[in-house]
Order: sequence, then structure tokens, then C-alpha cells
Amino acid sequence: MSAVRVRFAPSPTGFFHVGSARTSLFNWLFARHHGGAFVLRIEDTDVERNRDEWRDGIISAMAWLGLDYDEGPVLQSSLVADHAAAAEALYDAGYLYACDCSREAVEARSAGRPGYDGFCRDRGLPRSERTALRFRAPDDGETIVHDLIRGDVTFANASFEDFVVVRPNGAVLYPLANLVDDRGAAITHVIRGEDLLPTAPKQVLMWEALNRCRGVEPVPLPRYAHLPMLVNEQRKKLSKRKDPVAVESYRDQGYLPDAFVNYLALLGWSPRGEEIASRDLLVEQFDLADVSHSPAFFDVKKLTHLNGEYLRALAPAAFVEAARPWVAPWSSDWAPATPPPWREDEFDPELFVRVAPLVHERVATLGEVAPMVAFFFTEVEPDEAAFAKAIGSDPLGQTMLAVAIERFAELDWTSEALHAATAELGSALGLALRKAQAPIRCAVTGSLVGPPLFESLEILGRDVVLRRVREALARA
RNA sequence: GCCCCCAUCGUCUAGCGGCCUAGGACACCACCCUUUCAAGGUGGCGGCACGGGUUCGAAUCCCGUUGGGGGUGCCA
Repeated sequence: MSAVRVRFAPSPTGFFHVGSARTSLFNWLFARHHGGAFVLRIEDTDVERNRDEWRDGIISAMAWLGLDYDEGPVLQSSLVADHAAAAEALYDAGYLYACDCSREAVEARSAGRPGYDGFCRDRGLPRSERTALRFRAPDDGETIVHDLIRGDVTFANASFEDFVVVRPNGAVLYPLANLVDDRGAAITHVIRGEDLLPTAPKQVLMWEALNRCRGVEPVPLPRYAHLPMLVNEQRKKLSKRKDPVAVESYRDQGYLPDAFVNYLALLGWSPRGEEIASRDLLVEQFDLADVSHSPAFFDVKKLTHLNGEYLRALAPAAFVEAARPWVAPWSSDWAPATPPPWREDEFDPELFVRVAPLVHERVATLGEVAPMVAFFFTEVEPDEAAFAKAIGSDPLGQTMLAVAIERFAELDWTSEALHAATAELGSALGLALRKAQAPIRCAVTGSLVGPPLFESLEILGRDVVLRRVREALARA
């Protein structure tokens, strides 16, 4: 048995899509599991829709996800001569014929029904810059696609129209170009989305036709595996325009690549035992035969939960390092779109190391870190509703602040002492600790929710705390 | 219209003829823990689309129905 060779062949026509990432991951897992080769080929032949930045986005997103390839990136645009040669061979062997029908003419003849009627099939039109080349699809028999996930899928050849393979300008279209490149790269397994299943039999037909052409080296057909679609809550194929599918945006929000990969692996497949599985485990257990047949909903909530698990599993120092782009983008080689709510000169890395453990288990994404610790580094605008509730409209809250100012002024400045003092002050006012701490929290952090209060006060220091409490009281 | 694929809790899935009174995870709800919020713990809600077969026995096999999706470009 020859060595496994798979490829991921995206077209750079938009942001790198989570569906593409999943396809890429499954190819990668399959290659790594079998010790085969993973090839990245960028199908950049649609000049009107391709952009270099999209191409770079694919490459950087794959690097971020840790999906390394053994060959490439190969640009399909560099292989057009091979496509043309293959088309030529097919034409010479009579598999292709020239057609000058306009789309309007085809539609007019078909009376509203989609499809080409084979009008030019036997007209013997000479090739010109006005003729496309169509594939002469067999009228009878059937073509079977042997799919590793779905089994044999049978198509009646009569159901295929004579589809266009080469445009009048000589450009070879996807079904042929893609297959020629797979032949050239000696691809053994084509693992791709289910949306390509209907074109698979056409490719099988052309692949076999090519094998029968004079002067063409026969190549065995690859095995196919069509992965179930990734869908949105409406159960429709994920849309680049309507759904949050850009892998880059997940990186930006602070999802960890390992968590993202782990989640993607759970869509249409599952490891034995625990859902949370290392890459090595995924590679070890991955098998196309176990891939699900039905579409999967991309559930951000579950992704987020998984990311929280991965984040919490990080050692404190690793968490600090992972958060760096979000808290100190200026000292990071990559930065998210949203900068932290403080200036570079306000940020103190040492202080962040002390503060990080307080928020570590409270965030599910790294993007949540900076807003949660902002009050340590800069003056934050108090949340209006919170201020009104805990201080503005609450005389007891104001009293609490007033007595806290006196008490905190001369206190052993430790979280324990702060804790005890607040509890004591509160009970003197008939307030449970949960109520007593609220105005202080609001005055100092600007919010009613956040990291543990007394630890935060200790780290912040007496001067800052007293100043903020006085300011809040003055504002009330 | 035609071709193709699919069908287990709301979601992702385990299940590949008896181990299923259908298991887990996310979400949701309740309680516990608790200085807020999380995290954590305990418990709960909730599913084999339907109808026929096959079989001693069906979530598992077959057929049909219904429902959903994909394709039907001189895009990829």
C-alpha cells in the first residue's frame, strides 16, 4: 500500500472559514495518523475573487492552529500549464467538444429548467476564442463514488449534463483543474466538504477519461471522504456573510488554538472517552470511518466552555504569557484588534502577574482579561446602573463608604484585615457581607462584579483605594 | 423540477441486534459552596421523526413516508 498523501485546497476568496479549518484539521489528522504527507494547495485561479491578503490569512490561520503541512503552499496558478495539457489530451481523445451557446440560449431552450441540452455535442464546431469546451458525459451507465465515510454513492450518468470544463479564454475550471493537481501531487485521499459530493462523479469520470488518453500516465483514483457540513442555527451551510465564521476573529477574541482544534475535532467526530483530548490523542484515534454522516452546528457556547477549560488548565505563568497580546500588545508580536483600556505607561507587568490569578478562572476567553483588570491600571468610568444601585440611591451604601474611609485609613493592609473590617462595619449597619462589600467594590472597581474584592484592595494599595472611595462618595 | 446526502435530548455526540429503564458533554433549571462574579459539587429537565417489515429480540438491518440539507455557474 502506497503512502498516504492528502491535501487541503482552499480558495483565497474570503476570511479563513471555520468550515475550512475543520476540513483542514481532518486532513491533517488523517495524514498524521497514517504518517502520510499533508499538502497545502491554494486554488487561486479565480482572479476576480482572489486576494493576496486572503491567501496570507489562510497561511497564518493554519500556523496559528498548528496545522503544519509537508508540502506547499503550492499556488494553483503556477500549475495552469498542466491543466491546459490535460484539457488538450481530453479534447484530442474526443472527451471534450466546443460549444458556443450563450447562457441565454441554453436557458431559452431548457424552458426554465436548469441544465444544458447537448446542443453543440455533435455540431463539430471548431474551437475558437468564442467557444467553451464541454465534457461529453456518458448517456448511460452509472458512476460510483467510493466514499470512506458514506460508502458507495451511485449516480446515473444520464443525470449529468455536458458540463463546461474550459472557458472560451482557455481557463480550466475547478472540477478538472482540481483533479489534475491531485494527480500531479499523487494525492491518495480527497477529504473535503459534502458540498463537493455532487461534483465527485464528474471528477471520477474525467479522471478515468484522462487515464485512457494517449500520452497520459494513468493514475489510480483517490479514495474520497466527504465530511458533513458545518451549519448555523438555521441548519444552513455556514455563510461567510451572515455567520461568525472567520477563524481570525476567534483568535482575536482570545480562543486558544488547542481549544479551537479540540472543538473542531468534535464536530462530526469524537474521541473515545473524554471530549477534552490532546492533539496526540486526536491523531492517535482519528479514523475517517468514525466520522458522522450528518451536519453539525457550530456552537460557540460549547467552544467557549472548552476554551475556559483549557485556560484554567494553564499554569499561572503560562496564563500570564498567553494573555500578553491582550494586556500588553506593544510587547507582543501579534495584537488583537481591540487594545487594552490603558496606556502603555500605565501598565505594570509585575502588577499583572499578581493580578492574573484573581481572574484566571473567571474568564473563558483571553479577551475578557483586560476589561476585568482595568481598574488596577487606570481610572475606569463607573458603571452607571451599578453606581446608582449600590451608592447613588442607597444611603446605607454611602454610610458604608464613609465608615470604611475612617477604618481603612489605619488598618493592617492585608486582604484578611480588609475582609474582617468590612464584615464588622457591615454588621454594625445591619448589612450582610455581600451587601456591605458592594458599595466598596463599586467605588473602587467601577462595577458590582469582578475579581475577589479584598485581594484586589490589598494589591491596589491604601492610597488608591481611599482616594477612589472618597471620590465615589463625593459623586453620590 | 432533477440529482445526491442526512435523520438519537435544544446543541455536539456514544450506541454499530440483546450489556439501553438509551450514556456523556454544552446549554438550561434547582440546591450547595461563597465577599460579587466565575469556578467547583450535587440533583433535575430533556431524545431514538413516523409507518411498515426482518428477527425470539431493533436506536441499531431493509423498505416507504415525512422532514432537513447540499448540488444543479463559462465560482471554487
